[in-house]
Amino acid sequence: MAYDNRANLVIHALRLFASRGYDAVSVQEVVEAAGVTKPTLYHYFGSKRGLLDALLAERGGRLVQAVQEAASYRGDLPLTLRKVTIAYFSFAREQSAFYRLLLSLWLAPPSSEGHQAVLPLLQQQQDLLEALFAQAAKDHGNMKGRHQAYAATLLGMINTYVGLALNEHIDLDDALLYQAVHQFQHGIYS
Amino acid sequence: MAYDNRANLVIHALRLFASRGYDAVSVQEVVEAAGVTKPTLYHYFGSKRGLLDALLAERGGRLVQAVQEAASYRGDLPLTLRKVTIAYFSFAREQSAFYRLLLSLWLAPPSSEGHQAVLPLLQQQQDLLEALFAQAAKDHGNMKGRHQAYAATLLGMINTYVGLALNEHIDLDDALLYQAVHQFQHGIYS
DNA sequence: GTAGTAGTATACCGATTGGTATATTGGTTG
DNA sequence: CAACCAATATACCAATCGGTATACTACTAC
Repeated sequence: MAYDNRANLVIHALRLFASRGYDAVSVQEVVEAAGVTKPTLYHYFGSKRGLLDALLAERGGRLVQAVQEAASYRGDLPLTLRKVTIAYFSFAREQSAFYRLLLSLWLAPPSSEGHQAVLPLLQQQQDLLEALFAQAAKDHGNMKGRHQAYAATLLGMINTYVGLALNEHIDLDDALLYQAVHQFQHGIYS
Repeated sequence: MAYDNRANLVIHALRLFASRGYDAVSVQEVVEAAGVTKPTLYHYFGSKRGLLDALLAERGGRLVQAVQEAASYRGDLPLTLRKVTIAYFSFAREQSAFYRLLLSLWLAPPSSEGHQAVLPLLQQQQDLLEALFAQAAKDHGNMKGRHQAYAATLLGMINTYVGLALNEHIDLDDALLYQAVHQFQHGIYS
């Protein structure tokens, strides 16, 4: 298959959604960018929303996998937090357009279609991080019963830094990585 | 004036934009919610974008004013940071719908209409906070030349916590306020 | 009183929206 | 070869989009 129309649609949809927003991009634009016609898109995805869902599931799956690998707790929480943050930062660097889309959907109005679509992906990340903190709480008694807040806060902090980096306010370098993890732990242990 | 159609339009536009997103809400919906017809809206605001601009200028002006009052530096940086953060938190609590809209536009794709519209308001906040850190740098030599990054990071941290609070992951209480300011300073001074 | 103006409604505009009915193609399977 | 099916295009749909031309009303200024 020299041309994979389905994959092409996803690629161009991602580019367009990330640069102008899901609502502002029309189905027509997507199919024109991908060099196909509408019935092709509706054959694969069923609807505009279906296209977004498929996009988030495919690309988001890679993110979840990377986080899952990084988040396996083996008794060293600072190390694990560093690995998780590294996973996010490097994913955001490699898939900056996708991460931009994720951020825009993350803070989109809760009853917007875009936010609804991203909810499952958010929940997966939240679950992974909650499990990490629940495990770690066995070794750090004072963390008990705060998994949810810790997970949300860590994800929030990471997303903030990635957002700032995407808008070129800061650089996702090692110094920032150190500062971020350090800062987060400082909030936890105290 | 028993009925102020202009003010009513702003109120209902804010509610709708904040709950479903600027792009997803039609002009027709706004005028129906406000109980008027389209020419009335176009009389006051000229365009859908003009309505958003006016909304952001009016409500955003109050935020900027509150931040400006809180951000006057008089030699005590921790105190000023606490006051600024308090200003944001209480504004977000009082105007939660508006702040929700702000956040969605903040991380919206850079070339989306919504993000363009919110840029001036973001710049005003950035300028205020940069000025604060520039002043403070006179007393804290090691802060020199990082105003921009400090301002962006502080705003990012505040917005993260407000975002988490709006999605009911955490509470914008005094404990969080203390932790947030403490955490941010820990990142600065080290 | 009359001229002007801000505010508002009715009725309309062309363009675009997300989505589809129908037909054709080309490969796979029996 | 025949039947089937996934994949694709042409051409179309009603509905909605942001925006406006026109006219009427009510108030203000002179």
